[in-house]
Amino acid sequence: MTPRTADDAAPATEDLLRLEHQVCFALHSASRAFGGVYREALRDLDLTYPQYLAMLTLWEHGELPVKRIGELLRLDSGTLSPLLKRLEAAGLVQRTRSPQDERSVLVRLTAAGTALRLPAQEVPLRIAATTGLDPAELRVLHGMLQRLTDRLDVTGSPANAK
Amino acid sequence: MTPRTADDAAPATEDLLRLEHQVCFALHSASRAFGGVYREALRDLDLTYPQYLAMLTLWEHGELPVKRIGELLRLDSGTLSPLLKRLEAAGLVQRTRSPQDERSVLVRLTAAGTALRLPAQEVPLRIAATTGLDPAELRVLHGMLQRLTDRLDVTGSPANAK
DNA sequence: CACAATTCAGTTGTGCACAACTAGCTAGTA
DNA sequence: TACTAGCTAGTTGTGCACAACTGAATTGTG
Repeated sequence: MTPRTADDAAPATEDLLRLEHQVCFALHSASRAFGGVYREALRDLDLTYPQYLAMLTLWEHGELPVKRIGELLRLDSGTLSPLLKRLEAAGLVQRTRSPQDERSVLVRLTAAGTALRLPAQEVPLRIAATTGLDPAELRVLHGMLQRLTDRLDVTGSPANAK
Repeated sequence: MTPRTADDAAPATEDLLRLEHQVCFALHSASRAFGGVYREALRDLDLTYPQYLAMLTLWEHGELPVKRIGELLRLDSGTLSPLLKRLEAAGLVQRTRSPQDERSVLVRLTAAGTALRLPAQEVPLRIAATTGLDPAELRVLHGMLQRLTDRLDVTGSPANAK
């Protein structure tokens, strides 16, 4: 390691390694920074960003089993169970065991949860207002991140050999 | 919502809003996916990714006050204090109050902490091996994320008016 | 000098993320 | 039928992130 030779190829490798670590750090930072912006925008709704994501999936799909929400958000029950219990405690959702399959718990919106959709539509407007990002660049970024994530959690968890 | 009018401008706005939220989610997912890859790569070193970041700053800069580490990693004392205490408990760093300014706590590497740098140099190699990402794309991604973060935490926390 | 404002690290409380595990249910099989 | 294997949600424990606060040390100002 630390090849101080007169060669040129080796330092290029070192730069690549530094770059990987910088990208991961940048990702980490950007994610937290975005979290801060959403925290602000969601304050009135009394939702955290992950709770908002769960509400979005329910607003879009209607009643869903916990399993499916987990697939859509890439979260496991260890994260979702308490999160959904908090949403239930806030009166936004209702959880009932499925009659067809008692293992499954169906989550559906209450009236209050459904009603929250209207004020929630202001959230992306606020985000757009405080960030003012370039749509074209966002599109590129989105594509890169999706490809990155796909590659990372395929290679990262080889237990998915089915 | 869902403007089914024959107009074109309104749907474009709606697409932008959807895009913002998708980018944020993609960021969130990518960050967690990268976290999983690092978790694997750091298992042998008994470090979490944030602990690894703290060690990187110390390997690079030597002795640092907690304040400076927080600036470099964009973390506050509420996160850093327990993290550094865990690194101290693991015997990797030593914390001492600065004689010049008793408010400040200086963090420096122990022999074990310094020695860990050698095996840690394998970490980026492993990351590179499991991800196999395109350097050019990484460079673009890095630039976009940095600009994004800069814009987000300027606008997100206006308390930095100095 | 005195005293008010600021700085720095730490603590507390809440919530997310994830690993490891438990408990109940379902389905497939001997 | 009984038994096993796998699925689903939930629980426990650890660690990060952040807001709000505390307490000690320092700095600035009258």
